[in-house]
Amino acid sequence: MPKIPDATIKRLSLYCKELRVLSNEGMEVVLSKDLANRLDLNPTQVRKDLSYFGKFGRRKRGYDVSELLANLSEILGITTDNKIGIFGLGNLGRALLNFKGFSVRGFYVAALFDVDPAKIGSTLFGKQCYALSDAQEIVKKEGIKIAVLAVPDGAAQDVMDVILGCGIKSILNFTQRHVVVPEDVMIRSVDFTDKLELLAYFSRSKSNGR
Amino acid sequence: MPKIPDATIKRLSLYCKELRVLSNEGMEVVLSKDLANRLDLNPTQVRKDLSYFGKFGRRKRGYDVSELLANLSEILGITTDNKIGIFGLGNLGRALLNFKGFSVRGFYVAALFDVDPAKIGSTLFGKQCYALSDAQEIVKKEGIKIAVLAVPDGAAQDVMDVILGCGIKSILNFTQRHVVVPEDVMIRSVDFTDKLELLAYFSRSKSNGR
DNA sequence: AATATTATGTGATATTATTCACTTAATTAA
DNA sequence: TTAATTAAGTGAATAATATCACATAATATT
Ligand SMILES: NC(=O)c1ccc[n+]([C@@H]2O[C@H](COP(=O)([O-])OP(=O)(O)OC[C@H]3O[C@@H](n4cnc5c(N)ncnc54)[C@H](O)[C@@H]3O)[C@@H](O)[C@H]2O)c1
Ligand SMILES: NC(=O)c1ccc[n+]([C@@H]2O[C@H](COP(=O)([O-])OP(=O)(O)OC[C@H]3O[C@@H](n4cnc5c(N)ncnc54)[C@H](O)[C@@H]3O)[C@@H](O)[C@H]2O)c1
Repeated sequence: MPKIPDATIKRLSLYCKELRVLSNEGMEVVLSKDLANRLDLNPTQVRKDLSYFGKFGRRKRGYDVSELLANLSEILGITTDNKIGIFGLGNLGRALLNFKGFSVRGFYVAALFDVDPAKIGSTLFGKQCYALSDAQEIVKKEGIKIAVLAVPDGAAQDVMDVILGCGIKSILNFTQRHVVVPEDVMIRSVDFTDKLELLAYFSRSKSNGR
Repeated sequence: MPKIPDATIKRLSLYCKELRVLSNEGMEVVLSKDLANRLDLNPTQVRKDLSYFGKFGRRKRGYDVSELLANLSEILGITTDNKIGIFGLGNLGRALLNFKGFSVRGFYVAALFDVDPAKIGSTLFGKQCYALSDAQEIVKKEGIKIAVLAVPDGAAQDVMDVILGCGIKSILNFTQRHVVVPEDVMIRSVDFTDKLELLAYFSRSKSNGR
């Protein structure tokens, strides 16, 4: 099997997202050209990306939207519910809790964790909030595989260590800190400020990108 | 001047972020090797990236943290206050409003825009909220250069058009929709679900990445 | 003061990603 | 039924990015 480029994997979820929109719009078939246009990509890129995983299209016709979406979802592992735990229920954590986009894509918030006594033991938007000390037990019980880190920057590494102690190997980090994790753990950081800086840079240099 | 790689620009804000942490930790000097380690990059990469903009280091000594931070901030255009307007003050918009990370990096939320009559005219966390129809006037008056789009997905393109009508050319998009913009406008989309899907993919394929 | 050491800066090289140019299969029209 | 057309699929070429290997300069050591 030829090694699949990282860049390709990153685009798969982009394709999924657009296919969901197309599906909502009632489109049954899409051409690589159209999909590419909607995402500002090259049509060849779309076809090449897909070709790493199989032949999903029909010549002279295009790709069946729901079929391709199902295939890509399968590839990305978002067919079965992926359970996530949110660590830190401040402004951001609570906004995430309300975010409808998770369930649409097969993610389920299974438990919340915080240090604030006012939150521990209570139910926030229908989800139970636990103390950090209970994390190991709850994570195992609920089968949580992904952690969302939304605690204050200063607590990032400490809470990260608790998460690692639970055996979780996939982390989505919202803090502004770079946290240290072992080799076999995958961490992705979300940082809009980076993007804002980019916007500032480009708006100054009159250059353009995407 | 040799063309600066896009990938390099993207890493500049990463360097800034880590330099701020180092600065807080009281470090005065940092080696390309250490900076690279902390960000899971190759030391040569760090040096090469910086070399596009000048010679900031001292051989046998390393880089002066605050000096390099100042230089990179200058390059990224985050020395002068960049004024941003937030469009959509729901769960996410309000969380962003509370986010301290913006001001740290020279971004200032100058105005808020929504369609909800309950919000229009009121003050949210010290910031004035306006109707969309007032956007053009306020954007001009306040000198807003960057828009944050945090309205429901269905309203994304409509509100985008209002933003474009205000003459704003830099947009940070939080909606799950791909919005269409002219050539000379730069839009960056934030999507954690993409990253979650990646995490799900990698945790399944036992592979690892960053 | 001379020599060894260390870390930056950078041209050359290797790797990775994207696009081109073409082949193939399916469909439509003649 | 045959020819023309269209769009997927893909090896090869090109472009972009990352790494290597080393020259250079600053500091430390003898
Ligand atoms: N608000 C935003 O829009 C936003 C945007 C980007 C990034 N962030 C980042 O997300 C993180 C959280 O931001 P926020 O605005 O939600 O902060 P916040 O202060 O509103 O909330 C932090 C929450 O974490 C809890 N907490 C503190 N220490 C903890 C610990 N050791 N273990 C578990 N929980 C703990 C607190 O009780 C609180 O509920 C920060 O790192 C921030 O930089 C926030
Ligand atoms: N909540 C999250 O953590 C989260 C995370 C990622 C992405 N998002 C995305 O961000 C967007 C907003 O999410 P949310 O949870 O804040 O939604 P929300 O429903 O809580 O808030 C939406 C806000 O936009 C306002 N609004 C509606 N139509 C408008 C219009 N035409 N012009 C201006 N304002 C308008 C509403 O009055 C409301 O204040 C959505 O696209 C969502 O998918 C949210």
